[in-house]
Amino acid sequence: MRLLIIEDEPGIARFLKQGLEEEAFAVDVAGTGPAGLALAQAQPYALLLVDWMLPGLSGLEVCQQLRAAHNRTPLIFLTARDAVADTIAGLQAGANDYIKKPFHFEELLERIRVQLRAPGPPAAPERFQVGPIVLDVATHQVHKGGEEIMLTQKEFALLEYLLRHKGKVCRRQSIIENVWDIHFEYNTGVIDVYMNALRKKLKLGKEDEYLQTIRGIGYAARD
Amino acid sequence: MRLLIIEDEPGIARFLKQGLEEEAFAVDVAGTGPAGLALAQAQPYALLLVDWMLPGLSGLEVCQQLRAAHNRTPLIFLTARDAVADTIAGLQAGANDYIKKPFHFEELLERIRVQLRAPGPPAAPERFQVGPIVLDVATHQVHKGGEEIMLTQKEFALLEYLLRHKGKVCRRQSIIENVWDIHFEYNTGVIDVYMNALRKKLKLGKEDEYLQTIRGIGYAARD
DNA sequence: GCAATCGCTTAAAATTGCCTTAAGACCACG
DNA sequence: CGTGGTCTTAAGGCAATTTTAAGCGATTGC
Repeated sequence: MRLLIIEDEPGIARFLKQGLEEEAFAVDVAGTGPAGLALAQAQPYALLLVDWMLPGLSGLEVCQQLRAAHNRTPLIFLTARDAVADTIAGLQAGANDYIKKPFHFEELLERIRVQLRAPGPPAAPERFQVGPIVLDVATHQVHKGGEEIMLTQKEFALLEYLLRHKGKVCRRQSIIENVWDIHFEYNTGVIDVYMNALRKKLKLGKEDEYLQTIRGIGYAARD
Repeated sequence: MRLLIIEDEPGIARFLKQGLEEEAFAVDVAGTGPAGLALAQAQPYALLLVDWMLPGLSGLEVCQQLRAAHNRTPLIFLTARDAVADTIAGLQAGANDYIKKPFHFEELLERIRVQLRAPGPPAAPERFQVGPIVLDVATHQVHKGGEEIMLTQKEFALLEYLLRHKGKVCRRQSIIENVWDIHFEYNTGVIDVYMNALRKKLKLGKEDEYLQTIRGIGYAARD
């Protein structure tokens, strides 16, 4: 899921980007209206987060131009508290929702999810499972059987990635890019170290095949 | 007591929010039907105030969907229509009461109080516990064993937040937003200082695991 | 069967993030 | 206007996490 944030305040943009990436979104950021518009038209996004006040083009204008070009990407406005009256104009221009700053991050997430699942299938619970292993994204917990397993951030991220692609083979390259955010060259053995840690903590013996090694390719989570 | 207002007119929403907050309610506001529905399903509210006319989903549809999902939260409609037929439909859909706009704020308050004390939950005492630690929201007291522990406002709020989510991992982000009401960026060390104060006052040694640190994520209250 | 490659395991270095303390800012109260 | 308490900021020390590195065992291809 790729999102685009059009927001000129670097602090807020960074905050949003980081938070959303932790929720497994791929996030691009544009700092001005024209830059954002160009990006939004250049490639397909699942959703746009647009600040109301922007240098170059206002958020409203960005929205209008997109809709005029028959771009129907869901769009949520981020608007300052006292500008709420304006947002009616925004909704008329084809925005799907708006949220007042300051807002709770969870509320934003909730609204994003609403937009993303409206056209598609209903509510995906953020919970993954393979065999006796259950991973809960919201509370950042992992259980095997009834027992809770304490994992570090990276361990959790790696397991989450494998479980999100259960049944599929994850190539080392993809894992490094998505879990470690390393996009060029990979010659380290980090993945191996972490797979080892995961298997140890989850007490997976050689006969357990929930986390399989695909030699020469990568790894796969399988029931 | 947390209420949710689903109302698209910003002026009315602000008016209600402010008035109710002065009455010591915690108030969330959603501006559209879908956003409100999502919020209402995402967390438990003591009561919902729902406008009849909403963008996205009508108040009636929100109500129907909630009840269909076995959500029994008391719900009061705010309706501008004097057409009695509509409100009957609302009550049949599972609403608990309705009030016609314009209304006197005192009247609304009175109806809210009726709903909150009358039916379903007979005054559930707001009380949370982890191990030997008991927190009473109503009297603002905390005990460990039989001994009363004096906490400051923020200490209490932090402990309350953790206990309300007992068993779950609370991210620093969520804590900062919900306890401190700080949005965008949380690079302060306030949480650490307060966790330290809490543990000290509650005399939790290293071996006590009621308030655990989840490194890189946040904290969790656990039995 | 042998060499080469790949993955597993362990240990230690580098880094990050939390704990703790102290001091200043702020506020309510006398 | 001072006092006491609460809240926030900042910094050093320390411990857990993350990364790097290297030796060993297993698997593959010839």
